[in-house]
Amino acid sequence: MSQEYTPQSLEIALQHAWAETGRFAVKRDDTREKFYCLAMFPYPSGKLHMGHVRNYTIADVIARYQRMQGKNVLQPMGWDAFGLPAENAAIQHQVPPAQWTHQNIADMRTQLARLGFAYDWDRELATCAPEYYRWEQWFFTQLMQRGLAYKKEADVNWCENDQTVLANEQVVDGKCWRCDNPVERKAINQWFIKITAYAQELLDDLDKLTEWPEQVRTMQRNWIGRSEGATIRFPFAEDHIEVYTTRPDTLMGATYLALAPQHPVVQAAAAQNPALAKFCDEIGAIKVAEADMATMEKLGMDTGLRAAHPITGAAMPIWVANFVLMGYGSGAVMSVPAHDQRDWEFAQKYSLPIVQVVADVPDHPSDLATGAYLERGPLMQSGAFDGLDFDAAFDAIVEELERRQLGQKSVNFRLRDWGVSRQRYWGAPIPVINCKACGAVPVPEEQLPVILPTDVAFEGVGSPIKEMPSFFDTQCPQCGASARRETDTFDTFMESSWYYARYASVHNPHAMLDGEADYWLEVDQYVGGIEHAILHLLYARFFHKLMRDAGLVSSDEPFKRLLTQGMVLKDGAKMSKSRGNTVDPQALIDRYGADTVRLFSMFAAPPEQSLEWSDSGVEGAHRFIKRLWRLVHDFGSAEKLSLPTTLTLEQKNLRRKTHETIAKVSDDYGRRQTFNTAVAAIMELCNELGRHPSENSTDRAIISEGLHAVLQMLWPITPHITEHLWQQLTGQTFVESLWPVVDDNALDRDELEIVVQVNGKVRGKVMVPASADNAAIEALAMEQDNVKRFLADKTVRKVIVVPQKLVNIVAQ
RNA sequence: GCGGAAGUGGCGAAAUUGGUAGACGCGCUGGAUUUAGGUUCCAGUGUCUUACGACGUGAGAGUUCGAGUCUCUCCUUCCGCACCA
Repeated sequence: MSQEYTPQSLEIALQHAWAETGRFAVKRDDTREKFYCLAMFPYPSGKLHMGHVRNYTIADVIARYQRMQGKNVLQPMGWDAFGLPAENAAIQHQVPPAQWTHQNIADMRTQLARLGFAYDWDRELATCAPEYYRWEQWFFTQLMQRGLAYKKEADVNWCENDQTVLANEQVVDGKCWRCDNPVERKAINQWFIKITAYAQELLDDLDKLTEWPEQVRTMQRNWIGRSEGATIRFPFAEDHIEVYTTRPDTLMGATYLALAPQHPVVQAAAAQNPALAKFCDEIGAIKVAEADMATMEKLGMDTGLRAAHPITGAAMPIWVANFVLMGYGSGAVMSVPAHDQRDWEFAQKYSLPIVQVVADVPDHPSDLATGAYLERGPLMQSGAFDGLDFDAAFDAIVEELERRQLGQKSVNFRLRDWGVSRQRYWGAPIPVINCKACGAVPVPEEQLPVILPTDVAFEGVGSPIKEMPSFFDTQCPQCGASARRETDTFDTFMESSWYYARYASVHNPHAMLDGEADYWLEVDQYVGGIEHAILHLLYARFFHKLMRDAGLVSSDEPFKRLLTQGMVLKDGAKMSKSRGNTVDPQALIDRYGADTVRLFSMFAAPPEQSLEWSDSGVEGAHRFIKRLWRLVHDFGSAEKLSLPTTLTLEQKNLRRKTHETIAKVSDDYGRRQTFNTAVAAIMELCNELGRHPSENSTDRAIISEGLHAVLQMLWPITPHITEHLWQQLTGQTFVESLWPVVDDNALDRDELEIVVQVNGKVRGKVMVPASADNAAIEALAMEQDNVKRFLADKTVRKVIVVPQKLVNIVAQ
């Protein structure tokens, strides 16, 4: 028997054994409950960092814990393999993106394997593989046919010098990252998916996600941004200008209209008015950080045009204003300066009339000299609507507008349709053929996948497939005329929006998903960073509903329970290459072994909180593991577990500790997901097991019981050493589907320690028989010397007894 | 500006339902083992106080027999959104 703890050889041997026996490969099994545990798959940057280690350890602990509950647990792993870094690397190192990516995947797979995660590697997928993205392309053509994908012009960042589109992160201080040329906005045709058609359902279903952090749900709610109001049409020339407002009750106080510079009415006017055109260009060109936009000075210009008030018919000046957003509502607002702060500032600046139409409410006087009056109150100066309160005024005015066919109630969302076109190379080609006669035609199923050429010369300026006739020259599938293939690729969020489902049917070459997906979904536990709270998690929820409506899955939501893990910090700042405060997990594994690294990352902080890196903390985790090693080795092998009916007090206490710990750790793993406190409790138990004398067979039986439980409870966190020690202790191979069971009899106590307080301050402790009633406990408490001392010159007014816990004597 | 979360020893943290604040670990102090360093083991470790004891969970109030926990006001930090009509 080896006495030396050598994590390297021990761990690698076990990992090989797991791989060879396919220990963690799973298939459908209707006799057991299924559990699908998933961590957000990584971008294959080439090197594992501590954030990955933490993320994947948390998920692995949950997966292994569920295996010990006897469930059929799926835990897959894959690669979010498309994206910009591969293009950057291609330029820097003169290596094609595909090659660079595949090398990184190979490297990271090795690193993950060395951490001993219980993955079903048979289901590994990479999103850059044609077998994967062909289904994404196929699904997109389905969306086109269902009218859920459409094309429209949208702005991109354009570098005139490089003649290329830039991703947001390639724009540095408004300039191109490569040539420092100022970046322009340029409108080009791009593909959109109608997420807005699902806005209401995406909002409503957040209420079903009771096992998601409230913070994430709130963020999504705000992002979707539902508001209720009215659409109002202001007659203008032969037509109308449409506005959206949440305050139709203030309609009679509207004194002018404000339009976005991109609004068609403004654009038409600017064509005839050079001064207006110049002004629009100026305010359109200012591109500042969005945070500064809110505080930016309000600028505007009178277009000279006039619309009519929908009720009074009064002439309404039409202004162009820099704070009106073309992308929200209709790009035009009715301005009510008395009751909207922005309109008030604008009216002040340009001397536009301010008309109060909401009367003051008690305790909230208006002061239109200093700002707008935002309260909801009874109307004034509103003709027939005077005196109506907010709700009545809202309804009456909307009704009047409906009668005149100039408006109606409406709901607006902040959420916009999802632009999925990227003018980049390293992504899934958008499966569309543009024909002069037939327009945008989806690539027929039998021609899929549209394969991204990977043997490309990459010069870094623009996407190589845009210069590759062999890729884009093709025939129209409808009319057969020569046509041009779309050369844009999909946003990489497309791939990550459905990968969780594909793991279930990963080997099926004939369908995107099959019955296996419905067996495994929904994901029971999803683990990932909070930085994905909005985009990835919202897109995946949306995609799931799209797949449901295509009959591919039957559930409404993809992720049942969500755990968002905190960042890994060092010296109080997030670990990052640019800060130079990273810690290389591989170096730690080489020095201490994977179990130590896993144990530290679970012990140092609860999973949702940020984790402060500590070298000495890692040492501490390693010390504990070595102590455990010695504890088991010093004990030797287990005797038969037969306990006599009577135990000494110490023996009873130790047994109770074992079973209390099992109960606590079960709760910590399963319900609370506070793995740090689970580890603390196991450490306490180990301390007591180590202190307990082992003088006779009863002692040994009790210690043995405790050691068995410790190894089983630690297995999810430190699977290697525990499997190894289990063999030492029992002579058997580790049985993973047996979580230790609490013996309620072991929890019984003959005596309880009760805290005695006088006026809320602890003055003593008293041992009482477990059967003692409140009166008996009170009497025992009163007899305490220290209690007597504090009651000497006082009269007892009241005694409060909290069963099992404390007595508080209130005295004066 | 709006929304959310958090503030506890020298440090990471614990206290789950309003009931002994500081479990567990790190660090530190003293001791044992060791030629020495390291390792390992034992004891101690919130502050003040000789002691009895008093004080102590960002600040201040409140509710309660009893508050880290509940309520109100304020301060600080972090996160998200940001002219959304």
